[in-house]
Amino acid sequence: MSYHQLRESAHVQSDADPRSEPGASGVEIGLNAAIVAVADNEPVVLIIRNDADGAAATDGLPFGPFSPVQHRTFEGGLRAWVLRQTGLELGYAEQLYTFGDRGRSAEPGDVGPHVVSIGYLALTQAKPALDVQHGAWRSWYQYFPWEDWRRGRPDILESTIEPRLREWTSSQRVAANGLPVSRQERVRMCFALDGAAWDEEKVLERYELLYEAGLVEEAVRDGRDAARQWEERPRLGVPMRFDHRRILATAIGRVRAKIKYRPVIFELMPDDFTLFELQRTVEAILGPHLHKQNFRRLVEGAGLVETTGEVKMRTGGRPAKLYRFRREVLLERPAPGVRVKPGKV
Amino acid sequence: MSYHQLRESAHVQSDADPRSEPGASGVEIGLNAAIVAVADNEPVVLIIRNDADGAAATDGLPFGPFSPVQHRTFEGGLRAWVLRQTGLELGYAEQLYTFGDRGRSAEPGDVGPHVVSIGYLALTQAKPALDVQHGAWRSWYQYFPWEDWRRGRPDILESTIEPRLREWTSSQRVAANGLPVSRQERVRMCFALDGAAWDEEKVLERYELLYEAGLVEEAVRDGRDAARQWEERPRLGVPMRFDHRRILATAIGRVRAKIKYRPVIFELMPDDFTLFELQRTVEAILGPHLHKQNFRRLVEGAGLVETTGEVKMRTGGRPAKLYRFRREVLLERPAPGVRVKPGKV
DNA sequence: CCTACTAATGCTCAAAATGAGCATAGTTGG
DNA sequence: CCAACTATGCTCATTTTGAGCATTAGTAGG
Repeated sequence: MSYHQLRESAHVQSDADPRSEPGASGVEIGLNAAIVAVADNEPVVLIIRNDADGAAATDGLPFGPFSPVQHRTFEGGLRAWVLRQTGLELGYAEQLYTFGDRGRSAEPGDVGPHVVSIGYLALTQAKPALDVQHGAWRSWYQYFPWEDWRRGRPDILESTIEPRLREWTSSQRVAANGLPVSRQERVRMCFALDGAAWDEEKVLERYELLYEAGLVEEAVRDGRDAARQWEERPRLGVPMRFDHRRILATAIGRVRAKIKYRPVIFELMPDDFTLFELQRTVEAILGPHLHKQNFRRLVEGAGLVETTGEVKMRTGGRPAKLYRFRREVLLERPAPGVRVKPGKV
Repeated sequence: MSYHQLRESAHVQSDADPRSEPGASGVEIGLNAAIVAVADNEPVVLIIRNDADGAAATDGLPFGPFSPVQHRTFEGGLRAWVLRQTGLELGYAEQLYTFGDRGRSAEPGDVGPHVVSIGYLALTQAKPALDVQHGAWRSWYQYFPWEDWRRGRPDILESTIEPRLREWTSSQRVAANGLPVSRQERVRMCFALDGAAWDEEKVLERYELLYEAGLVEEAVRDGRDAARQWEERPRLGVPMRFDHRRILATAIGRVRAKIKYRPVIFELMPDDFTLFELQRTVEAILGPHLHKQNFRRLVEGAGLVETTGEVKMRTGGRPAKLYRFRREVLLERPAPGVRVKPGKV
């Protein structure tokens, strides 16, 4: 008995045959990859520039269709076309989220086939030369400048984002008892206003808030914000095609969360590295500066690394010991990761 | 310009038009829900029994097709058909994972339409009476008896699972240098052999290991293990339809992880509760016993709850204060949760 | 060669969080 | 009224953090 037949016999499941509902079938599956690396202490993501169009050039993530006939698994399909398109052999890859909201196409009333996109996160070492035609590594902070706290609180928050958001929140009626959380509270939490703490993992929540407030270009493009008419609309970060910036936001949030409880940071490192290089990489991902001595204590104490015996000269000071990732740690501890908290320099 | 047209113009993306590959289109999307509650200190999940077939009755999760025409979002579609099928208004729901492996249909060589299923986790309060025809709340430990550590290490581990797994690992060549992690190491980690610590979040990993080892009925059914012929094949947990047990395993792992950093446990509680009832609920989810006084200190100290002023009598001892969830905590702390570690009773 | 400078590395210390257990307080059932 | 039983309060040793001082070993410039 096939899946199909089984489904029919399970009449409890659904009071309408899916195939009789228009559009229930015929959905296309697209795979999107946020391929992340760290180059020169800058977190970068592989971007495909769609400049075949000329004027309408926009940045986007690599994507490809999923063909269930050719590939048994999503991940298999993903690896195959990423290799074909970019020459990159993906190491670590994990599924992020499946995006299916109507409106993905940016065209209201679009009647084309519905596309469901499955976002993936891949981590790799930075390969400077890439044999992809229109692709390039670009810092992810180009798309999310407000997420870069490595040189302290980004100016864009105070200069642009906060005033605009306060304006947006104040346009909501005050006594919103029915709502679970008011605009004001959401803004306060996400953007750490009024003394609240900045949570570097809430990347997606912040992006979606800016989208709702009509402060990112995608919101205007998608027609969410057609009513408003601010003369000088600030351009908050570089926009991306479709909902790729949302996928990237999900990816950043996921990496930031994950390095704290899984040793995925080493996917981004060369085989040998100094502890300070490791720290710089973690900081590139997370944002804030870490306390150097404590970082070292943490990483060594958790048994994540071992010395190679070599040292790296020309550090600008005393030579630094080289370390390598201890893969065995995966067998020793249930959840090894870089459990860091921001500290003084 | 529609998504479709854009995709064509982005010829970099794909060197083959997806529509020319057979099967690239026409995929069906199914939504699966693991709807979880806690009733009488037992974690339960809403099960649909497919007994229209008669003999081939099997437990399954509620599922329904996703129609992009009727519903704008997956979650909207999910809530709609869950309400129709079960009369249940879902509160908390989150996407788990999208499963698309071929072989879902359990029929090798099946040429029916490919089905991609998006798993969801929903948390709700236990509602004893449910107006669903063939549905029922069943303890999730029926499907995963080895996950129930509330009365110490489950016997089934020592009596059945460990010997079978050791047999399975020993059938692998020893010097497996090429492999990232050997069978033996994976088994040791997942099932806490030889003194390794039990990680209650690795529910999915354990299930998949048992599947690979051919120790769960689904593996036999799917033809993964056709070669083997053990006379007395142990039945490890109650099997489920399709890959629903995998989805449920994902759900359990997710809840177990999530209650530690988000206050989702309160989705499972009535409005007012005693701290010990809260503790029992956490224990039902996580497995091991917690230290009562420290649990209380943790929950109160984190500001997760506040007293209602009422007390609950007839506890069998001193009356217990009633508490309620402090929703404001969401606005105060970035990641409030029940950060528990197992302790003595 | 000597000195200044820069990082890497080693070590200390107070504060906070954690794990465990003892002690006391109210009810319920005889 | 006593015994049993659970709720709740509190203490204490141990670990884990957060922060900073001190020392070491190179490089660059005279």
